[in-house]
Amino acid sequence: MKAHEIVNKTGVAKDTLRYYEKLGVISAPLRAANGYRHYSEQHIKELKFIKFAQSVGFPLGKIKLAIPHLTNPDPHCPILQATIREQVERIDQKMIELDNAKQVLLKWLIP
Amino acid sequence: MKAHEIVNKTGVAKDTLRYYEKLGVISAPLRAANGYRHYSEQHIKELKFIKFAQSVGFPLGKIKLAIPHLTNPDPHCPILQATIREQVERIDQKMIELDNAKQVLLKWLIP
DNA sequence: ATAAAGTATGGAGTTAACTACACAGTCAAG
DNA sequence: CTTGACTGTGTAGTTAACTCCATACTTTAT
Repeated sequence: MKAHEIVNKTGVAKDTLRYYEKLGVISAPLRAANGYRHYSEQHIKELKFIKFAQSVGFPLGKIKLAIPHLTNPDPHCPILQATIREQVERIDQKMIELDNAKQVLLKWLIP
Repeated sequence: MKAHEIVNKTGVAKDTLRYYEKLGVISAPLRAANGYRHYSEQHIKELKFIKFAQSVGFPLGKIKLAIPHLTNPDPHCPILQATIREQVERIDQKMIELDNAKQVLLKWLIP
């Protein structure tokens, strides 16, 4: 699968793919004789996982560490569970902060 | 009031003051003959306002626009009210996103 | 055969809000 | 009077996650 195909299939931009590759977030694609990248279904899985993980607030650094476990994901993996718990806590904390800010703003709002 | 005094009184770092001044977020302080900045009580008010506004999620760009109205704040000012309303909406939207993310994460969490 | 489209590369630019650095002039204390 | 603290300037680095650019090579279409 060449660059434009995986771009179409995943909606991830060409430059972003290169950026992920450079960071080591996705595995480096094989190269054809002319140097062109060839992406596999595995890359689609990885990119979908990245999008999901980003949507729940994980930074690429964390995602990079998680991707190697994708091939054989174990829901009971303690590291995975701890990571999820951490992220839920971060979300809870952020929601508290946002709610505090909202309450302050509402006091200034004339109904 | 010289730099170190306003730093002590507000907790805003020297470099940050210069940064705000460059951005035009705070008014430029008067200068002594030797070039040293002299801050006024007005600057303390501005910096306190900046801290408050940042704590409720406003970016410096928005804060910059609001500061000129600080001298004579009118709670009924329609622009102020609209700005607050916008910010409350942004907060609500962000909270919905965070809650969605949290629900997804909780499904993966083993109790 | 030639032009257009696709791909590759290294590197720089973007955004926000600082933070740090190198170097120079000024001021206060011993 | 000299040492150290304070202040000034311009410039560059930081973080995250891209995004864009110039240039060059390859492939595809006419």
